[in-house]
Amino acid sequence: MRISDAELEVMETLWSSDEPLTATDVAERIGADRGWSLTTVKTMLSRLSAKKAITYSEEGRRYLYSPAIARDSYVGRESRRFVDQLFGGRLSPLVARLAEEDALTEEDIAAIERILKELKS
Amino acid sequence: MRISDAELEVMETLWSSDEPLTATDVAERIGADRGWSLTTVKTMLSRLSAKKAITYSEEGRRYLYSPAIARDSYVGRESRRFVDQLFGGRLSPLVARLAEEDALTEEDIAAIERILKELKS
DNA sequence: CTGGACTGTTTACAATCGTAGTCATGAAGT
DNA sequence: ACTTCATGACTACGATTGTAAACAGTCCAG
Repeated sequence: MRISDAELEVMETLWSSDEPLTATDVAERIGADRGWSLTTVKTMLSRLSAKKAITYSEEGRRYLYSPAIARDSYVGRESRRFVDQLFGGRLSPLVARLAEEDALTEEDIAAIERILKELKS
Repeated sequence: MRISDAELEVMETLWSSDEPLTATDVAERIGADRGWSLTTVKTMLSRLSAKKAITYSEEGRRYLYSPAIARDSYVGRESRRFVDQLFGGRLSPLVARLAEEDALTEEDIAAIERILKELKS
């Protein structure tokens, strides 16, 4: 279902690795900046597992975790939910809002235009 | 700080009214579709009040609630947070994702292009 | 004046979240 | 064989969330 902020951090770690990771692996990659204890990471992995967001295969003593859902599809769902919730399903008001706050860089704008151009063909 | 989903519902009601509303007013406008009891609405109003997201003026017995933050600024903050969290602060990947899911209508696309064109001038 | 009707306040309670300690168990070194 | 270390499982605990009942004070209708 819903993945919490802290859980998302773990998901990102798993998504960014092409190989399954052990709890310790994840902790090493995250713990650095987040300052989480190994146990905290394990809790996240358990909860994500319970939510079917990740799977694991047992390798002897330990588990090798990997994402059960693709980042793209998760991000797609959340994006849809976000624009539905705050912008009535339309993306343009979001663009307008960010534009007004100067949150768009030149490259970003150019990239968006390319995507839209592509779309219309 | 953070406004929860249920609380947001109440905020939307207040934002959409040009006049301050009483708890009962809000309940009437929301209760319909959400099926909330009056007490639930009151709880939301209290919590939002504690979070300084709304204010009230006492009108005799009851309170007249109004938003303490503008929708635009709230939506701006959340949007920034969202693209930061899932797209590294760039909007184009979000556009790409929604485009891939056919979540963009013709008008929406046209509107976005207008906004971007405006931006470059 | 007395009993509703209304209003905000307090309390409740299960679920989720962030963060982490403890425990049991098995592996591995000595 | 015994100690040590690593690992998943269980437990903890305060904060937030969703949802709401109970309560206390006040105002209006008899």
